[in-house]
Amino acid sequence: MAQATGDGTVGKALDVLDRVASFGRAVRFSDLLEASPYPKATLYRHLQTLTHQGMLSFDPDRQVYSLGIRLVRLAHAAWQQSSLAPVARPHLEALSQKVGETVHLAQLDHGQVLYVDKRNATRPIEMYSEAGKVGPAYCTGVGKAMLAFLEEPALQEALSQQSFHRFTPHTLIDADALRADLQAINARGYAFDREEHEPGIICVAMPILTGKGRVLGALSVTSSTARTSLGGLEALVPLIRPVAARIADEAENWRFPYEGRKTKQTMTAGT
Amino acid sequence: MAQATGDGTVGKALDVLDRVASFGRAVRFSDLLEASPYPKATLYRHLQTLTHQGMLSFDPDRQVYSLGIRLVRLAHAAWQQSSLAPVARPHLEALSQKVGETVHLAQLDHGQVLYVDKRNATRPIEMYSEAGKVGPAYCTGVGKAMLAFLEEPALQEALSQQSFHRFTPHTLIDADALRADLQAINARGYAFDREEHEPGIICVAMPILTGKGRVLGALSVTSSTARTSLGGLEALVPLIRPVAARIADEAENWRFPYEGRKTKQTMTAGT
DNA sequence: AACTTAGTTTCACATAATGGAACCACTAGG
DNA sequence: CCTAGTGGTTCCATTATGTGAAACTAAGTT
Repeated sequence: MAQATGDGTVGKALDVLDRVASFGRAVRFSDLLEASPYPKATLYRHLQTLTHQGMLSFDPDRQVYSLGIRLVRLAHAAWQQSSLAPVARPHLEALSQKVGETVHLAQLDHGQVLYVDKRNATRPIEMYSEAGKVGPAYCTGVGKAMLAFLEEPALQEALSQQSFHRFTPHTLIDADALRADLQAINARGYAFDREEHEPGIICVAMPILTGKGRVLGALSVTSSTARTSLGGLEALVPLIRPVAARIADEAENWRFPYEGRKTKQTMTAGT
Repeated sequence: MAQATGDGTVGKALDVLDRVASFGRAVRFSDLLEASPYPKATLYRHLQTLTHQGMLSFDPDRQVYSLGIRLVRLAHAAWQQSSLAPVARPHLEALSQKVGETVHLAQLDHGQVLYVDKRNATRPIEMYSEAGKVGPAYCTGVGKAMLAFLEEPALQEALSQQSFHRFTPHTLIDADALRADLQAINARGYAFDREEHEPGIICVAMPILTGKGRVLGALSVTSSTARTSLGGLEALVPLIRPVAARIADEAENWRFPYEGRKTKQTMTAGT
C-alpha cells in the first residue's frame, strides 16, 4: 500500500516538515534523527533547506527547530481561500445564533475529519473539537455525513484509512456496521452522532455538496444529552439544510470579482 | 540581489506553493503558468507533486488549484507551537482586559511584520491589522520595536527589505529617519506609532526579548487619536513592560513537561 | 474538416539529492 | 593534558531526480 512519502525530493522534505510538526514542540537535530528513516546528512540538508525557506525556524540559542512563520502565513491564506471556510463563516454565525448550539464546519482530509471552523453555543459545553483539530471520521456526525456521499472508489479509500477504535459503547467499530449507517444517512440526507465519539455528546450533521454531488464538507449542530435529544436535534434539520445548500452554492459559484477569462481573445498576437 | 528561490527543487516547489497562495483564490493552470517563470512541464509536475502531497487541492470540476488542507493542519500546529503565540495568549487577554484597548502580538518575517495574534478593544476600532496578516515593519509600532533591537547584520538585512511607502504624512520614508527613530526606541525601550501607518491610529509597542537580547516578537497596545494620545498610551508602559517580560521568560523557559534529555546516558548500548 | 487553445506526456540531458565517511567542537573521564 | 564520546556539519563520488523543448491529446472554434 504505502501511500507514504512518494514524490521525490519534495515529498521527503514535506515529510520532514510533518515530522517536526508532529513533535508538537521544538526539537533537536538528534531527536529528529532517531525518529526519521533518513541518514544524518540527508536529514540535515532537508532541515537546512526548510529553515532557509522559512518553513522551519531554528533557534540558535537552544539549538532546536520549530515550525516556521511562513507556515502561519500560508495557513492564513489557505484558510481564507479554502472556498468553504470564509464563505461559510457568516452562515455558521447566524445558524449558531438561531439555534443556540455549537456549530461545526468540517472537511475530509485523508479519511479524517478536519474541523475548519467552529461557533460555540450560547452556553458552551465541554467537548473535544476545536478549529484546526483533526478527528476520526467514522464516529462523528460530520465525518459520517461526508463519507455517506462519497463515490465508491473514494469511499473505499477513506474506509481503508479508518482505524476503528471504541470510544464509547455506541461507537461503530467495524466497516460493515458503518456502511449500513452510511447507507441510511445517504437516504435520509443527514447524519446523527449518537454519542459515538464522546459520551453525552450528540449531533446532527449535514453534508455540503456541489451541484454535481461532490462532497465539499459538512456542517453540524452539536449538543449534549443533558440538554436535548436526537429528536430535538432532528427538529433543527429544516433550519440546517438550507444553510448547507446556501454554503454549497456560494462556495461553488464564488468566483473572483474580476475573473472574466482575462481578455485573451482580444490579444491574438503570437508569442 | 535575488534573495529569491534558492534551494533546489524544494525551494521551487515551495515557491509555486506561494504563488498559488498569493492569488488568493483558486487558479487555473494557465493563470499560474503566465505568472510563473517556470516552463509548462516543470510547473505542471510541481503542481502534481504538491497536490499529491495535499499541500494543494485540485478541483476537477472547475479545474482549479487551491491551497490544500494539509497546510491548514500544519499551520494549526505551527501556531500552537510557535513558542510565542500560545504562551502569550492569556497575557494578551489579560492585558487587553485591563487597558480596554486592542492588543497585538507580532513577529518579524523577512523584514515584515506578521500579526500572530490580536485581542480586540472593549470598544473595537476600525483598523488594518488582523491575526495572520502581514504588514510593513518600518511604520508600525511592533515593527519598529523589533527592528530597534536587531543586531547590526540582521538589521541591515531587514532594512534592505523595506520598501518605504508614504502611508500618511507621518510615515518615515527613508532609512536614515528610521534609523534615528530606532536608536531612540532602543534607548527608550519601547516604540511609538505616531499615525505612521494609518491616520488616526496610534500605538505603543514593546519588544519581547530573550535573556540574551534576541528578538522574539513584539507586543503593542493600539488606540485612536480620537480616544487617547501618545501620552495616554505611554502611561500604560508600566503595565505593558512586565507582560512582555513575562512572555519572554515563559517562551524561553518553556520546555516540554517531559523533556529531560531522554535518558540517553543510561543506554550506552551500541548502534 | 482545419485550427486553435489548454493540459498532459515523453525523453535525452543536466542538475541536484544522496549517504558513507571524514571532520570539527565540545564535554567528560581518566 | 590527553583520550573517548557525543552531537552536529561538511565532502564528494555516485546516482536518482528534476528539467524543459517538443510532441501529443482532448476540447473547443471557425
